Amino acid sequence: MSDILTRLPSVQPDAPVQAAHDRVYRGLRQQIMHGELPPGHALTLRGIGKSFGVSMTPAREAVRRLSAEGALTMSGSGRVTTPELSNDRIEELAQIRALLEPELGSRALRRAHLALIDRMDAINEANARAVNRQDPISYIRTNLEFHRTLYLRAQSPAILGLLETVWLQLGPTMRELYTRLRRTTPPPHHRHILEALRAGDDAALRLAIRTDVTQGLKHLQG
Amino acid sequence: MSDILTRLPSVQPDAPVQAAHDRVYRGLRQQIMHGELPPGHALTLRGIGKSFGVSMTPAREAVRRLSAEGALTMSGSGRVTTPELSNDRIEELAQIRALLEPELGSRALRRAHLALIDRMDAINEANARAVNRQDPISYIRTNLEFHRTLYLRAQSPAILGLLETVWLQLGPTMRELYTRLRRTTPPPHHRHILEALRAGDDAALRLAIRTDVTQGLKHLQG
DNA sequence: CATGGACAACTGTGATCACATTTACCGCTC
DNA sequence: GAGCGGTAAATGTGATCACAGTTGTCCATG
Repeated sequence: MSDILTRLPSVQPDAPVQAAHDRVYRGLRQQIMHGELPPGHALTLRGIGKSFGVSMTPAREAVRRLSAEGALTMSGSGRVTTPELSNDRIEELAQIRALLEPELGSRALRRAHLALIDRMDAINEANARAVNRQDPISYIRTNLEFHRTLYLRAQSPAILGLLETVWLQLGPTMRELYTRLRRTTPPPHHRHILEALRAGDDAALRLAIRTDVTQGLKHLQG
Repeated sequence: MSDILTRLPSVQPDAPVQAAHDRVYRGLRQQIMHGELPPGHALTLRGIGKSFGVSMTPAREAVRRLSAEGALTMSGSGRVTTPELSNDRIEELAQIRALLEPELGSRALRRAHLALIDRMDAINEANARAVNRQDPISYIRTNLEFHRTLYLRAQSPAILGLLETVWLQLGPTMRELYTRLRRTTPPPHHRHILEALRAGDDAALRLAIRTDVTQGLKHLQG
């Protein structure tokens, strides 16, 4: 069972023996997904190894795994950087989110209960505070947590896993966006999502999620 | 034997020397996606290395990359096998295909021309011959090639890349299916796809693709 | 014949090293 | 000051090795 969970690092009930390459993988993955690294940021195997206290070998495996997921880009000579996405690619990734996330939301709706909605509400408030604080990293983290909290209820690990690789690819770009244009208002459609959840309205939920996703990423293009 | 070949990579100036780990990755990936390996098939790093004429290091990187894409499963002790999918996971992967593939088809439709449709027709006939020959591997290969030929025209590498990881995960399972129940008729909806393409009918194309995908995978559950 | 345990072979992990290539830096020339 | 060349540092790659954990086998015991 833990073999499947390795693809969903957000869920780890048991922590038997964290292999070195797995520690490195998780650490880098979080940095990238939460937007702690700008696009085009260069990484080196020896540097990664040093910062995690391991040799090149586990660093290489973590990098290989992350680049397989699109979280890192490898140049022809093997140099590794965070991805700099073209407009076309951003549009594609937004389209994937727009296809997968309403489906996950719909699946979660049938299993959603009040405690879940309350938890999402709390995360959403933390998200609003991050906006006021002008803190891009906290903003991205709480925003993703808001969505993931809902989608976990869908009990669809394969779809969620695929979606998380999309989030990964967008991490550095989202950081750039949210540091460039300093937002002053929290994402407006989160409220619609919560309302649709409370009302148990499937169609409204799908629309709210889709709008939230596409609206948030529309500003990325330029 | 291979020592001499690997020691003279610069003799071929035009051909970019593909790294050893990449050769291994491509080789294994094709075996898995085309259904040459049954579900649960065990692989070892030393065995992979030996069969590709390299050491454990490139084999490990290729395996790491493939398991990151879901093409291989790693047990807690690091043992690596081809995945044995549960019914729930098959249903999820089918759903992902049903969401992504009609979108790719629709995007390709605007760019499709007659030569493309003729090529797909030829591939489809090869597919029918594979059915008559009772050749599961050729069947899977031509079936994927039929779809990929269309989707390549969508000019959407991110979506297609994600879709290919889904195909990868289904490879061994599809092999099992098509060897168990020996089909005698080619996939009926390929004809509908071709007709919709010729007519330029977007809605019909989306429906035909979605039906083809879900029909093909419906038999997998059991 | 079934069961259990000890031993040997096997397997993944991570460190280290040599090597080829790429990148960066510094000084020189025009 | 800008462009350029050459050397040194940095970097990825792949092989090899020691080690620990796992798996499989085979024989003794009941």
